[in-house]
Amino acid sequence: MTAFSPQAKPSQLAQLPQPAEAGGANALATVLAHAILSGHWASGDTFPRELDLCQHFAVSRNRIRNALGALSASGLIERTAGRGTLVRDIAEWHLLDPQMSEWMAGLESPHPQLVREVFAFRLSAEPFVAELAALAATAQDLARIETAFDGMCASADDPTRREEHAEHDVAFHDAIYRASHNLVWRQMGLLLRPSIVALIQHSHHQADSLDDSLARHRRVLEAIRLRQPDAAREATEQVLARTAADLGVDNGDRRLGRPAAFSDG
Amino acid sequence: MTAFSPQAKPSQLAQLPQPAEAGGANALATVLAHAILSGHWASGDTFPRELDLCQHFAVSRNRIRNALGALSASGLIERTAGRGTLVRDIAEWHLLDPQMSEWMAGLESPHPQLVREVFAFRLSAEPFVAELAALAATAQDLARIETAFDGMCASADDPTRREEHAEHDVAFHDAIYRASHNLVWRQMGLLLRPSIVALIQHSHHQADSLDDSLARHRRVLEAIRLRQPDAAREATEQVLARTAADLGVDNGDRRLGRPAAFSDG
DNA sequence: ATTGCCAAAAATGTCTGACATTAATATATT
DNA sequence: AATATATTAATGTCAGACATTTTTGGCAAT
Repeated sequence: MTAFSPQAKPSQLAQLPQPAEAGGANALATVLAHAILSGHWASGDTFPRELDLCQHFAVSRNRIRNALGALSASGLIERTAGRGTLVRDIAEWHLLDPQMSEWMAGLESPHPQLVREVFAFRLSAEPFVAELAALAATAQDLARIETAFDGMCASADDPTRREEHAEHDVAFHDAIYRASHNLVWRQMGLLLRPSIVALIQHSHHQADSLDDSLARHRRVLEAIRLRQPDAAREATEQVLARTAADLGVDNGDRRLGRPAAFSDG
Repeated sequence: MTAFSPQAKPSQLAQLPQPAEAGGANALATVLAHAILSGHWASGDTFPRELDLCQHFAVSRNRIRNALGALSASGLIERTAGRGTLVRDIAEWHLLDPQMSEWMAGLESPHPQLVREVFAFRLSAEPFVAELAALAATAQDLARIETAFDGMCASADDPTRREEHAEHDVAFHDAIYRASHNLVWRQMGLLLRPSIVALIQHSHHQADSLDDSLARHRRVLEAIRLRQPDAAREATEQVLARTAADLGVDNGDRRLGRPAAFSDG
């Protein structure tokens, strides 16, 4: 597990794709983050040196350092002068950093453990958040939830509008986190984008499955409108149960199944 | 609320203290973050320009840009070429970023709304996490919790060891988040450091108060050991109720009191 | 042979100065 | 007066040198 290959294999660097032309805010960081999130480096491996990255991407050291700084801020890597750059263990990653959510959502084949962990979290937390929302939602919150729901309905029939449907789905759940009227819970709403996107990519919705999903979402909306916390919790559990089924996650226990063993310092 | 003073007043810059000599990883960023967290700038205000900061701190533009990059990554500011640097609204801050927790914990007089929000979150979430811990805790987790508890007991009598006591207190609750065996919940354990530190600084523990607090913590520990989720939840509610009392937060509702109005786009 | 010290190498961190790019503003032109 | 254009002011990027830290290797002393 320790330094059998102290230097990163150059092949790993060569495999990195060039960032897209019109890549967002920091396309370089996105490419590097995706590589780490996909598991191209094991925890403890040394990351390529700045100068090698400069050469590979044909950019200045400055931009490389910016990108590496972003990775470092999200806990993906650890840099120390003189030693180099190490890839950190998944347990050290800042999963709650919005930047991380963005990177995860843009990933074609997300880290399987990560999807499980995030979904396990939703499974345990979101029914509770729905309770809070039912207690605290204002008319404005309700309007937001309803708008998202209408969007889901409108884009449900057309199979070519799956991405749009996913966006409304994210907006629906995010609006619920937001309706909890607590800044911390609200931040957590950003977490669910990756898990919903993964759902869309993996499961091919059948028509009846979609109808059922919409019906369950509607029940959540109604419960929150009527200020019925218990009903909101139960309805949310139903929504997540269907999502779990679609994702192929076995929902053993009522909420958080006994966790699979994972690296634990 | 808009650009009445489009340029930041120079006085605000002049008030910034010089970073400590042996300041941690990025002392500059810490100074600037503390200034924002303390509310020296309203949301939407323009932050000092890079060159002014260079002059004030007598460092190169490079380091200033590094510090500003850190603030930007945490959502405290927003930078756009040509326009300048704007201070973002508190609702945009990445409260779950570990970096933010560190900054908040180091703050002498933390943002009052922030303390309330974080504590409201704990009040709603932590009993639930204790349930999860009771279901999933391993022997190792239990050892960690117990070690922290012993440390709290050992440093309870001596009023000169308040900081040490606070550290064990943080470790106790963090160990519980960790025992949930979910990476997301575990990350959230980092959130409580600021709220506990604030508690230590504000409330002057009396002896009987401390004994009572320890007894409540012990009940949590025992419930988790015996795998009694309901008891763990109740015991944690008791711990937090005492903390709420010590902090002077009114714990109106059972968990999340109806929130005070706050800026909500 | 093991230990201790010292010098070289290798990596990241910092400084400096110039230029590029973007956004707002002022100025000219129709 | 409205539009187009130049100016300005800010952040973003490049390039090269130097500083600092960590590791590594060699050499000497025990």
